[in-house]
Amino acid sequence: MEKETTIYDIARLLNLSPATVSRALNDHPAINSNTKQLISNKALEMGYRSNTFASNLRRQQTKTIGVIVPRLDSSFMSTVLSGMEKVANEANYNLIISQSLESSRKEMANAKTMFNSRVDGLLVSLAADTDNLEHFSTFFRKGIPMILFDRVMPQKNCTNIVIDNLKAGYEATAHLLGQGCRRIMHVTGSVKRNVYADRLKGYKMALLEHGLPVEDELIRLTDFTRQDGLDVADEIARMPSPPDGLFVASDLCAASCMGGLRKNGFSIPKDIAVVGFNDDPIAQLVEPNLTTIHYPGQEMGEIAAQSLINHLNGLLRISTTNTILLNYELIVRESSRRV
Amino acid sequence: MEKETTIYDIARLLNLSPATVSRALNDHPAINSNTKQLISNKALEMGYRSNTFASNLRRQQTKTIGVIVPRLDSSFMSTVLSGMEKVANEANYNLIISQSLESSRKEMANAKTMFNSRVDGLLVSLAADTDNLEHFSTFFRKGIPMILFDRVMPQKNCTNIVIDNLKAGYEATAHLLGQGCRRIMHVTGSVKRNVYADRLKGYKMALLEHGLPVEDELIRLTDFTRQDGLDVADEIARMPSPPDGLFVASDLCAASCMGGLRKNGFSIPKDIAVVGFNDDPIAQLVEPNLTTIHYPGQEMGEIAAQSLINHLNGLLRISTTNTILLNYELIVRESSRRV
DNA sequence: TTTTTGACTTCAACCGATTGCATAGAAATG
DNA sequence: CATTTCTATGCAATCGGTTGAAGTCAAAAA
Repeated sequence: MEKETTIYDIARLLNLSPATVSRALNDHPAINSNTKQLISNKALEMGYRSNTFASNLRRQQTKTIGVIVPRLDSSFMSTVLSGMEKVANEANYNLIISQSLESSRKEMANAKTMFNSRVDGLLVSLAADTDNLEHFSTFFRKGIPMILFDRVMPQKNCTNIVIDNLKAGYEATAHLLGQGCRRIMHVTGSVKRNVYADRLKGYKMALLEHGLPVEDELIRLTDFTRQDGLDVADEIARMPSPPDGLFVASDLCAASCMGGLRKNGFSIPKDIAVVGFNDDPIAQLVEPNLTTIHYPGQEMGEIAAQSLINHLNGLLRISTTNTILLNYELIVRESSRRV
Repeated sequence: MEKETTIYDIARLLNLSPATVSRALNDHPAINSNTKQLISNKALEMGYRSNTFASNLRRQQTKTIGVIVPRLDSSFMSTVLSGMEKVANEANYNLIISQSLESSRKEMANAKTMFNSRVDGLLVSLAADTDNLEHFSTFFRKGIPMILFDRVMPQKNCTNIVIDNLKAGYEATAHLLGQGCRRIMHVTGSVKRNVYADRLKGYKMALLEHGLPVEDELIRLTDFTRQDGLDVADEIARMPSPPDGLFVASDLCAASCMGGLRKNGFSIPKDIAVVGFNDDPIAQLVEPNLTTIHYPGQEMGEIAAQSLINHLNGLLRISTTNTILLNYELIVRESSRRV
């Protein structure tokens, strides 16, 4: 196990001071360019690598961004993370990623860990049952910037990155109405979360606008598990007047529900037209292909990370831009095409 | 923005030396338990948090594990990462995650970044076109432990964590044979990768054992994209004597291929029985449900991380255990059930 | 020739925690 | 009472890079 080269080693060999070496390596303007060349050559030759810890200790920054997400093992989230990783990597930041597993308590623990590892900033998508941001107050007090994405909550000095879920919910529902559906069921998640609450609002708005009643019986709160999808299908099969349209705020659940419906003898989209949400790969793999809202995961990740980094570099004050809205797209496939 | 409390602050307030405070906070046996109590109370009261950088600088360790995976946005990989995150988190390690996007070149760049951020150890699943471990030699030279998982390559002093892909490939094929299939096609990925090469071997072995010929025409090398699946389906449809069994080494691709086959008028499993690999959520969402090999992702992640951490703590020398084999399970569902 | 200026470099004090070695004081032993 | 043995704590160096202030030296200006 060889020992590390330090700027002291380089300095000694070149008869210079460590200070000069440090400045040269950081491309400080006060250093002669010949000296810089000399030093960086030597550094390369000796396999020098900067000690981040010494540097961070002195500079009082960590070059680390904390990410807290509900789950890692979802197609959407891994796309988002993929985008964040790309941007962070390019900007020389590290990502510390942790999952709350949809539990507010775990989210608090994660926040604490992040705080202790002194992240420069935070990117968070909230757990299902989080109903306040109290556990992030330590960050606010210390002036550590935080950006919420997807599962957000209004908060002073804290940018939200989202799509217009209300409008998307509205469009999804309106599309079903446009296909001739007149009795549309909506399967949603925890309405504590903006994403589901807004989609629900959009759903209601579309109904009202078309002069249709909003029936509680047609709104189901679930956890979007596979089983939930099957249960909903069974329920539908038992209903005296089953819906002719189904808007599920998650592709995975929509897919399992379609399976259940088919087992119960429903034909899709003839008997019941289905729309999902997210445009997970699954949407194009199930039969019939699932109509859904395309959600720009990669882009959301990139923008979240980039905004935070810009803020950290003083290029953009987060507090001024308070909400970034990304575009979504309704993608119509066979599961809802009737005309 | 308040300033941080340090052990010096605590020491001053309690009329003790920083050394004592440091030892107390680390539960050093030489410190009187009353003193410890006193100090930890004060630390809590003052909102003290240890400065990892100072500590790491002094201790010469980073408490960081580097993870390089082909892609983040796959269901299997996010399950693996989820397991790693859990274990690392509990052991107070941080994860730096990066993706090679299946490119050997990007993998090299990632390795370099990891090296520069001085990870204590490395968890790697190789890119599709990586054919040697030269780019990790810097780690080997420095004695930084590395564990390969899933996409592995034999290497001295480097534990591999895998399932027995050969046996799994054999079983998948044997299962199809058991269902009466006599002409089985195999769709695989880059045979540079052990996982695909071994499954292919298992496939061949099963055929030979049942006295069936191995026909090149029935072996397809793909990238497992959705389009690849559709292409294979079209090809099958054009074949004069199409296969009656299909073993695809990826669920996603198997699913899209099933869709393509159905469009081409094939009935599954009657005309052609299908087996996938991985037990992605998709397997239970497509119609008919996909027979597949259940791959213990979460467990693989946990074991990989735990082994590395054990090694780092000196609890277990990696070099002694060279391969860890995890159990897989053939899960029979409708896509292949004929009897 | 003397002074000023500017371009580089160096000095030395940090950043905060850790740890081998020394030591004070108390308790035990002779 | 003197000496040894512990226990608990302190001293001071160390990890490696950064940075404000001070110094050097040669060229330019007075």
